[in-house]
Amino acid sequence: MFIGQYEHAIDEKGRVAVPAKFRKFIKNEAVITKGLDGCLFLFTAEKWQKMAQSIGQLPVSKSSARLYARLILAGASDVEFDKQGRIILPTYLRKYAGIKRQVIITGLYDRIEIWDKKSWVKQISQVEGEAGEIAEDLSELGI
Amino acid sequence: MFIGQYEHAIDEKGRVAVPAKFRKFIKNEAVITKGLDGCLFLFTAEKWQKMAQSIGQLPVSKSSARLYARLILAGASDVEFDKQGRIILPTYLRKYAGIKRQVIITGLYDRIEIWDKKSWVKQISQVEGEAGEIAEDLSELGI
DNA sequence: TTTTTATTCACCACTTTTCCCCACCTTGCA
DNA sequence: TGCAAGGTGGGGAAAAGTGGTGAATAAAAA
Repeated sequence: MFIGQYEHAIDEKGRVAVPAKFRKFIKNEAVITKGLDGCLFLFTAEKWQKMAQSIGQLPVSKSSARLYARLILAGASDVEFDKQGRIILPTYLRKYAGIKRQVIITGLYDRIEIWDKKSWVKQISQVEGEAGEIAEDLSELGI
Repeated sequence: MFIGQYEHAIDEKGRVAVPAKFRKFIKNEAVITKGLDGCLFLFTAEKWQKMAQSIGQLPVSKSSARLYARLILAGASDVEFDKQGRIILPTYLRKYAGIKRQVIITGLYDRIEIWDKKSWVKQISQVEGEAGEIAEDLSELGI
């Protein structure tokens, strides 16, 4: 599915090109929403369907479930692609992710994450330092 | 499977030839990603499939799972071979591994490692010096 | 209700990058 | 010494990404 990372520019109208390799797996319908760690999540329509359902079924009594639902569900917006394969990022989402001009678009198997370049660099440089420990952790999972 | 060591050159377009002996085991699809100790890992599509799936299925709600996914999945790129048996190394991976011009390509049974020549030399000379201690360490693993 | 202004959307055009193909060079082997 | 296979380099066509213009729609003001 979605793997790899791409750097694209966003224009004044809030348009970003989704990498062609990702577009192949999306049939013209997708949903974008607030993500975790300061990025945006982009899902295919099918995946979104499942997610929304399972989030909706979380117990209302649990406060963390309510918060999570508000973040993901209330922050969502469905997007369409123009002829050039671009989507428009709503202003409130750009603000949420602190997106200025250069964005990093990454594939994480069944979701796409959209980052402001600075946040991404910060995030990934932190992780790369711990790569060894992460690998050892992973070996416990039988990978 | 993959064994042996080869030295190849990378051109301005980021292309490297994969040794013919390795290519025999890969049916035109492979995945390259960030490795450990500053090298890159190249896996066959089948091997990768298993790894990616188990990472992709980790819960999104767990922060360490998100970090793993970003390192491994977003750091990956699927590669195809051109008629000459070359693959293109994405810029971000070249940067990660500090790859300049001469690269060392080594086979490690079920994965291939790609090193910048300097890093390789450094790595190997270190290993040779500490071979005894490393062997001691390994004995704990029952080897 | 009409006019003006602003915003959105579809389309077009340019630039850059990627991909594909061909040709050459080197090495190893017959 | 000739041939074949593997590796390296480059040029041209196609695709991907970026920026902009104008029409259509909606909103605001007169």
